[in-house]
Amino acid sequence: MKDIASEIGVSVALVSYVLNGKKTDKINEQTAAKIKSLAAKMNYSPNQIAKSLKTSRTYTLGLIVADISNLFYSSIAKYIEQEANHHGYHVIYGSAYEDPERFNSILHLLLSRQVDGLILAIPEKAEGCIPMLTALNQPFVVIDRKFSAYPEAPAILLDNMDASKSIVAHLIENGFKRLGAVTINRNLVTLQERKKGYIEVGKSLLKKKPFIYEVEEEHMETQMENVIQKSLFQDKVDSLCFFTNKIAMTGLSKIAAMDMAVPNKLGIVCFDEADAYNLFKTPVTYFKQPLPEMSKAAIDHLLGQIDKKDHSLTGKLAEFKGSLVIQRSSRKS
Amino acid sequence: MKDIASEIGVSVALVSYVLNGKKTDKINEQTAAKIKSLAAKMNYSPNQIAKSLKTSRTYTLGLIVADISNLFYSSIAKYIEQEANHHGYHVIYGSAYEDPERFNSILHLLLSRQVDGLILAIPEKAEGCIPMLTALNQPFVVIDRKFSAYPEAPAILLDNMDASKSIVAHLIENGFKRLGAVTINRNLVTLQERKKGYIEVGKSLLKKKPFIYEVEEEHMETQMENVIQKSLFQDKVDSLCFFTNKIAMTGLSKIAAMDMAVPNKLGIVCFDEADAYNLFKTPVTYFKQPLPEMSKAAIDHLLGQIDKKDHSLTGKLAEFKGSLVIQRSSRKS
DNA sequence: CTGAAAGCGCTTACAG
DNA sequence: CTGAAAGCGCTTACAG
Repeated sequence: MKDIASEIGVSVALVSYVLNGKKTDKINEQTAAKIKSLAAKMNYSPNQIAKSLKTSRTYTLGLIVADISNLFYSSIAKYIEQEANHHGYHVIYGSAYEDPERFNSILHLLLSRQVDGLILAIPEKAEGCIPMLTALNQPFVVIDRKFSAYPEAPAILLDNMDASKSIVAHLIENGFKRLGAVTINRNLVTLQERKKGYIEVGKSLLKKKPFIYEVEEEHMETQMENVIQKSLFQDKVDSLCFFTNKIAMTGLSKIAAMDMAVPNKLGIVCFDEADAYNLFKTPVTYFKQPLPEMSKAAIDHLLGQIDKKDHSLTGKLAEFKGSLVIQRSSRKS
Repeated sequence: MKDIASEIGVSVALVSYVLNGKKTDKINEQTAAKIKSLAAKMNYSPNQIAKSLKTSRTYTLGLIVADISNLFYSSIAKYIEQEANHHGYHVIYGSAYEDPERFNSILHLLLSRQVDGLILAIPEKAEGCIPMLTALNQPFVVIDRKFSAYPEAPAILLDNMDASKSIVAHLIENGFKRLGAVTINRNLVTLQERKKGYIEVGKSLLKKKPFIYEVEEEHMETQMENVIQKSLFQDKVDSLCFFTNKIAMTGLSKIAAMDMAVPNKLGIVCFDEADAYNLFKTPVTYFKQPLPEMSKAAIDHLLGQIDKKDHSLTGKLAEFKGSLVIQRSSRKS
């Protein structure tokens, strides 16, 4: 900028005005044109660091997911990025792998990079960041999680109870009577509600509590093997629901390996969309979260906070209804 | 920082020294202790924006992939992020979707954010960035691509010829005689070499040119249908290789839907690892790229450039050997 | 052992 | 219509 100014013989300030389109009505057109063309010729691009220091706006959003190589989060990341770009923002990602320490370290990094807003999938035991961010007056929105200790925190997530209910209803309609579901060893409210919904509707419609199996994320491969054996041959379930995409991938690969008749011997439903579900011998029914709408809502909410510094917006907890995509794995015929 | 300084009654400079651990030998220990504890109490975290402006180091790397929701790239992103973190760097991502304009826009964004280094999967027609970055003296490394016009650009990629060759050799060993492969309509050198290797070895070992099919990325679903029909019933191939993960997902879902005997009627091999391959009725053989090693090499190379401003490092084109993970889809018995 | 001062590359209220 | 000047929050060579 200094180079441009001295080359043309004007002040740095004037260059700044021209390049930012300010006060255009009061600037000599020819001077402006000269400045613009020189800037283009020099391939000038403003130093955002300096700009941000002055304006304290970085037009960058921070996103912390559980695991970027997990399809659910990489899809969300994609939609969030698109939506953010659309509003002139960019996104920095990080993966916390459900580890509170790792989460906090990324959070501090993003904060020190002065992101304008934060989108967070907060792991268990890291929810302390909620009052902290509120105290700092830092715009943020939680995705895919909620914490009963902080009902006022803005959160965007699936109506998980509703999701489970519609899955169970669908299975029962299709003649399944002994329901099983597989979840993981995390106390996330999201998972608890999927479980609660499953049990509730199962009980009320079948007079029988569904079997719920829990595997540890760290030993999913081996434990899944046992769960499937137990559910099929001991509990004699006639259907299995996998509560996350990752659980589903592990479970389905085991079932694929044992040549089980799906859906006749075993009905299957999964959470979240994945191309992989169509590689399974019978295409798999899944519950689809409306990721584009959820991403849009997250960004809108965040930009609302940023622009208006309007904290009346916080406290809005948005639960989205998803939809069941019915394929052959859960349709007896 | 100002607050800390005035609270304790020292200069801002001193606070800076203490907090950055500079000149520790010459600073009064008690003063230092006071500063540190107050900083901790105030939850002070330095403004990286200001720091970067002064030091012109952001400790941030920029990564542009083709599509972050594509498993291959999200895995690479994960490893790159891990490796970068390990060296005290962080990573900003962007997806260009093979669109040169989108690529350039993200590139400029990252540049204006003053990233210290760049890791780029450059789309076709965007390779002009190579001389531009070189002229700017901007550290960068290309991944998963190379451009014959710029042989001197540092690039990390698979030895694609070698990969194809070992796939073909494996298929022939297992009794397959009429080979087919599916690729997409991109002129990427990477894909061309996979093709070249396939044809070359096919010809030399079988005295017969393999069938190569091309689908357009935008119409993959419908065209794949035709390709598979044609290959099976007209060209009568006895094996099919899918040249990328995305092509594989589409192709496998079609094959899954038509109840084809794999591997007896049709052998299958894919490029790149995916959990999904284990959902297929017979687990799918795939060629695995050594992503952790490649990511490490990319970061090491980049940090080398950044630290030493050592341009003798450029011009190193590293081709990595992958390995074939043999499963039942390509093993007749 | 500590501080005053310049400067990183911008923006913007103010004065002319 | 244009410029001089202050300042964003840091760092660091220099002087004391």
